[in-house]
Amino acid sequence: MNDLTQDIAPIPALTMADVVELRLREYLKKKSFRPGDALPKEQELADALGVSRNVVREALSRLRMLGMIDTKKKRGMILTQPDILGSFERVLDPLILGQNTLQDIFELRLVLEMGLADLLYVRKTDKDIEELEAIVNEEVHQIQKPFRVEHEIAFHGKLYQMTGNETFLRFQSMLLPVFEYVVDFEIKASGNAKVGKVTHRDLVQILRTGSAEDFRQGMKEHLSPHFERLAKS
Amino acid sequence: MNDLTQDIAPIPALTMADVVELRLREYLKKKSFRPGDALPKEQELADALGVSRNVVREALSRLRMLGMIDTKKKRGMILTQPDILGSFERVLDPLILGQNTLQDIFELRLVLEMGLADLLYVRKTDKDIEELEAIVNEEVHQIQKPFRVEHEIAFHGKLYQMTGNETFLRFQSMLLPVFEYVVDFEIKASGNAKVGKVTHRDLVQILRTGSAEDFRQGMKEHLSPHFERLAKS
DNA sequence: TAATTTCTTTTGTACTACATAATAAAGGTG
DNA sequence: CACCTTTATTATGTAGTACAAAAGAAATTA
Repeated sequence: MNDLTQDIAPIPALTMADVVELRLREYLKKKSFRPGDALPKEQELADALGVSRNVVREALSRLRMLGMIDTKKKRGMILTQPDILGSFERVLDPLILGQNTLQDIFELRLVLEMGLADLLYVRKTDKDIEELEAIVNEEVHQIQKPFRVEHEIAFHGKLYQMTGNETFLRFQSMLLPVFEYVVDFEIKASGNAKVGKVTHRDLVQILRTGSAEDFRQGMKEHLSPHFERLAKS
Repeated sequence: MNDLTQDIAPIPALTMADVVELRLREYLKKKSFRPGDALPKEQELADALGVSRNVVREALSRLRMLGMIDTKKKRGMILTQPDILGSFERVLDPLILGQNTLQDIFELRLVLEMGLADLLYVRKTDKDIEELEAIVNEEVHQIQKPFRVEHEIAFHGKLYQMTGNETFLRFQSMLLPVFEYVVDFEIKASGNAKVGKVTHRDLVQILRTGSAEDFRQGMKEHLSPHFERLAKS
């Protein structure tokens, strides 16, 4: 038996809440609503759409979760600037994601690490480098697993923070658990946890005296075990 | 008058739907639910939580939007693998995002482009390069704005597709509108649309004969106007 | 005029009722 | 006995009503 889902379009099976959510989005777009603007009240929306207030509320609940609207008791609802990563965060759980997706995210973080250099060199300050060095000095005597991971997070997190890009920083911190999960998985499979020849300390030294290109080469070497695994598969 | 919101925590003002959503998440985690597992029925959840079915449905509606659960008429609800980018897509609208966030996303895409090379060189095939060349040949005679953008999307989109990373491809395609928006904005401000010296055709040539490092240098040059703007700000 | 109290309005929550679809069970037919 | 058809059964989807609560708006009073 062939897999029909490949050929035949999956049944939409849209509920009213789905439709209303879509319609509301269209409405907001069409009317060029901007953050701060007030929306019609729930009952008006329900009447206009010809559905129960219940359904409208389910749709609004979704938009509220995304941070797109904010509602106050009497004033009604106003559009707000959504938190673009908030919803992402809710869903990024290694335990419920499929192996393919986990691998994709793993690779995505590798790409981020490799692409980081140029932005980093535009924004980094001496103060940043000092703080980074402090982090490196902390990790010297810690080699056990939980501490190692903690410092890994501290070090790379600091790098992202140095780019001055708040979204970027948050994004990578959300990717990290998945990254660690995949790494753990691969370590269990292959037996040992290899580490690149370039250490965190080396990277700091490059940041001080080297170019963005040098830094990227160093990072590539630092991450080389991961890239080698990619090449093999 | 000082900005109090900096110092004083914003009022939570959680609704029951917010709380139920949280509790459901905790419940799923604690019970180690995996995709495919069936959830209790709405009424049972409502009774257990001591709220109305209405509230439970609002929370479930959110999870359903995120693709975390799927519900069928009699069978009940089952956990599913969420579409991690689906919710992201809903929120990524240049018109409702703040200037800071737009800039952050712009930079994020620059980082992706610069980090792309290594993954690309692991996965690229001759067939891919031929297809990429076909795209480049298409664009030769088109210089007007809408066509230029279209080819820009086609070319860079193909690069991401060549990485074999589906999530990565979708992700960048979602970032693109924001990227274009910011670029347009900056062009209007600075007057003219500069382009790097390295063209798409050059990049294809590098893909054929050069190293990942060569490709990255080419990409840096290709994107150089953007990086120069970053440096100036 | 300013402070206080009383509407008024809109969201938040609860409850009931019924339609609908999909499964399970029962029943009939060869 | 197996297979098909029909009939419950059950959980979700939708509608509608009712009321509490919060927060402005309006009215009242000092």
